[in-house]
Amino acid sequence: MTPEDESDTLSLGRGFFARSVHEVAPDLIGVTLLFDGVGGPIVEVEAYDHEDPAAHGYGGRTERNASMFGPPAHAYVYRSYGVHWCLNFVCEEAGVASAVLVRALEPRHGVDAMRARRRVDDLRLLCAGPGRLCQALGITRDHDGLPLDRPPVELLAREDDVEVVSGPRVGITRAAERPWRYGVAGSRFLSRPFARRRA
DNA sequence: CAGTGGATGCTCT
DNA sequence: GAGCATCCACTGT
Repeated sequence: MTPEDESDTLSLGRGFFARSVHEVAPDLIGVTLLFDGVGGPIVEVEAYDHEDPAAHGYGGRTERNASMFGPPAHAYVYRSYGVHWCLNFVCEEAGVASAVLVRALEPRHGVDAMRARRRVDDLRLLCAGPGRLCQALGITRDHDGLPLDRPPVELLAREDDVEVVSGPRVGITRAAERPWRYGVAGSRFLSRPFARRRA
């Protein structure tokens, strides 16, 4: 209903990430992530701040987590359980190790490429989980430290309002009670559902 | 469905 | 050597 006085696909600037992870994480829900044109709207993320015992940067800078200590608006990619890659967006400022883990998105662009990489047909399982998402988008260690405001990465501001819910993070043992997992309520493309409120 | 356990590579209380 | 910000296959109801 609005005139076309603004771009439909405003790209997020670096300033978007120069904020607290606790602001950035919910704001990322509904943002379209494309890697070489392949991706879709983000439906699930988790926040890890610099004082968080569950965060990789908590114990100080190491070779693996160096990107987390770098400037914001860059990728931090690490290997999980020796098998999978996981993608984070670095936030705040250089020297402060905080990041948002991208856990799931709705496959919408380049679905054929995703299916070929994953060797899975079910749309729901293509990007439902951090390891699956990276496999579908072709993200590996090679992309650790990559800037997020330039190709091959595209981040497009969300066009529609979404209902963002939060809950405990997945797969961690330390500080597991902190409700820093955010997602689209009721999305079919989550790695796992959010606990429903009591009826 | 739920629960369990293996694969696999890297980091470091 | 332990411990992972995971995924999948397999078991048993």
